[in-house]
Amino acid sequence: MTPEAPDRTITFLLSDIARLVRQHFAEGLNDAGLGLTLGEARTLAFVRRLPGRRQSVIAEYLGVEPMTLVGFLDKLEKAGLVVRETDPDDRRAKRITATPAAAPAIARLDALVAQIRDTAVSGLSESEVEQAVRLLETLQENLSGGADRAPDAGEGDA
Amino acid sequence: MTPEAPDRTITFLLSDIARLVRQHFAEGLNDAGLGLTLGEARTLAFVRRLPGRRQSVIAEYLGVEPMTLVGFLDKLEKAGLVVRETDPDDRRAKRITATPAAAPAIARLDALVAQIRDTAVSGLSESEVEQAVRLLETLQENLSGGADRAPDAGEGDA
DNA sequence: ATAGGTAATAAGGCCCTCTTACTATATGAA
DNA sequence: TTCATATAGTAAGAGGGCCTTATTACCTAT
Repeated sequence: MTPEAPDRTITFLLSDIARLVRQHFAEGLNDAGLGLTLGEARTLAFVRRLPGRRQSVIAEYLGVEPMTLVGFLDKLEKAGLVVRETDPDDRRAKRITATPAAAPAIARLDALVAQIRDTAVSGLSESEVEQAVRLLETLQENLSGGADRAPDAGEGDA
Repeated sequence: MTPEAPDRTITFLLSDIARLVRQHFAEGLNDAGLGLTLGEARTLAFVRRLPGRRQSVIAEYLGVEPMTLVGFLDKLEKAGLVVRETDPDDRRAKRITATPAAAPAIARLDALVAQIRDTAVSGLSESEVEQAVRLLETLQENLSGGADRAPDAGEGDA
């Protein structure tokens, strides 16, 4: 469509795509009537998979500051989708769990995530998709490692 | 082997990476003392490549609403990096050009973009990088193509 | 108990992006 | 010419994602 194609560097490409993903997400979450935002959805997705984690752990995993997570959890908790429970071993800490009431939301969320993925990778073969995921994981590791945070080891690639 | 690895779907992966890119960018732009944000940088990069375009064209290319672009251009213009010139053929329209004064900023910007890319793709071979770009372009097209927004076919609750 | 660290949080701020008006200007009738 | 309508850019306002800097509770070791 564009006879002229400025700057298709991977750098800008990535932020372009991100904007698109966010747009699809916002729209989908809206349609689904979940009342969730992307950040909240990501949080819920994590909690569902790894229940009972501390906020600091979740924040680190999500790659955001603890304070950023607080807002997401406030919203999720208010919506009755997760609970914060004081860790008996450390009263400062709270362990986060998804409530049973979150199940439908999670299901819709999964569907939405899958739908967006399907849209994104349409036309690609299974193996291409896998390769894409692998590449993206590499990019992610490269960008997160070294500078900001380096959560768990992963593997030693430098 | 990471016993715990929540949701590595391509969907979340993309937004993860986006955040990382933005962080690197913000940091780099800061270090460079450019006083530019990512959005402004993307705008400048476009203008440099395709000078004299109308705002509507730039906005469409960047995938943002015209109003979003206005803010970026305001900032760039105030910084003396671009100028808005009324199109003699259509006094409503304005054509955007980078000023000579923008050259150093652009050079630094290029360097930063390249640096982020190098960080992101470190450990990948040339061909892998090329493939990554191709894959990302496909994702981008899939996500933007068909509908910049939702098709909303028939629904129209508006 | 006391200093120092840590988990979550309150407050405040920047950036990205959109929607909804509104102002000029352009264009095609009437 | 004059009017209706469409288009280019913009002002105003809002929601979301993130962050930094304190604060408050609580843990730990001295």
